[in-house]
Amino acid sequence: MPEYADDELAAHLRAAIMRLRRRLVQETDSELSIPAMTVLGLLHRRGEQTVGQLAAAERVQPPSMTRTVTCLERDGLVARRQGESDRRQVVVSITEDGRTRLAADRDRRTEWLARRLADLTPDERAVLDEAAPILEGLATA
Amino acid sequence: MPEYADDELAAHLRAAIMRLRRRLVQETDSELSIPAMTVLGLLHRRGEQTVGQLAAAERVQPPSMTRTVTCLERDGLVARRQGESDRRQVVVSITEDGRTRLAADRDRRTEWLARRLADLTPDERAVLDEAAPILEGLATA
DNA sequence: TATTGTTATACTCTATAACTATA
DNA sequence: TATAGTTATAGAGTATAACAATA
Repeated sequence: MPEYADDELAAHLRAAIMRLRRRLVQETDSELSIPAMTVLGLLHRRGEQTVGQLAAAERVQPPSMTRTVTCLERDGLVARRQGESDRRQVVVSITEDGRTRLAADRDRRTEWLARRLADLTPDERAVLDEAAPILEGLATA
Repeated sequence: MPEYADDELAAHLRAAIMRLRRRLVQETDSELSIPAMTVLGLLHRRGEQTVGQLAAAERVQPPSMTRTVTCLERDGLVARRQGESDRRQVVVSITEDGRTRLAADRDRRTEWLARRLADLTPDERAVLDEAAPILEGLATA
């Protein structure tokens, strides 16, 4: 039987997301901000992307992405170059330093959550394993 | 078979939480801020609480909760009063206006998510129904 | 003219530090 | 002294508006 009435699932899920997000931010010990880390991850998985593509993928406005990319470039973790076919575009790529930092940081950043997950029962972990791609789908629908 | 390797579940879950939270903030059309709405919900469910209890429940520092409560009081949605046994404490309670606003806002605020949930298959909804309390547990563990 | 990205500016939520008042 | 809450201040992440360069 379902845990919540239909109307309540959305409310409870929303509350859980908000609290868990704050917890993830608080418990994280990393030199990389969350947006920076996320962009590095995107570039690692998808290869080089324009600022516009990155902004769309993360659903932020272009100025927010410009800011994140500027920080990453200053730290030598990504490189900017002018688009070839369309010279208005700015193509962003991850550097070797970026990949190194990504790997190191990914571990630290997910450590708290990974420990919490390890405390769950196998059944609970299985539920979250199924839930993760569904949540991801909700975010990008 | 699991969707993700052990190490990857935490990383994917974290990314999904971050994106979904931003989406929830963006798609929300409401007069109440998210912290304000959450505090009203707490007072509704638990009855009156001290500022310290509210801060602990939401895992924010006392000054952050003071700020939220001050906004809510200015709008007449909660009332403050001095604690009886310990006069350093401030007891916060929800007003009738607060309950009315909470009900109206809860619908608006969860509307986007509720619509998204309605688009899922029954199986997917069932997974999230099981996942919600587990996520809540992670946030407060 | 329309679009890509940047700069300038402001807002929201959060935190830490210092303070007030009670205990 | 120690604790509950507030005030003052700062920082991170986001947005909108105005601008530059290119299509």
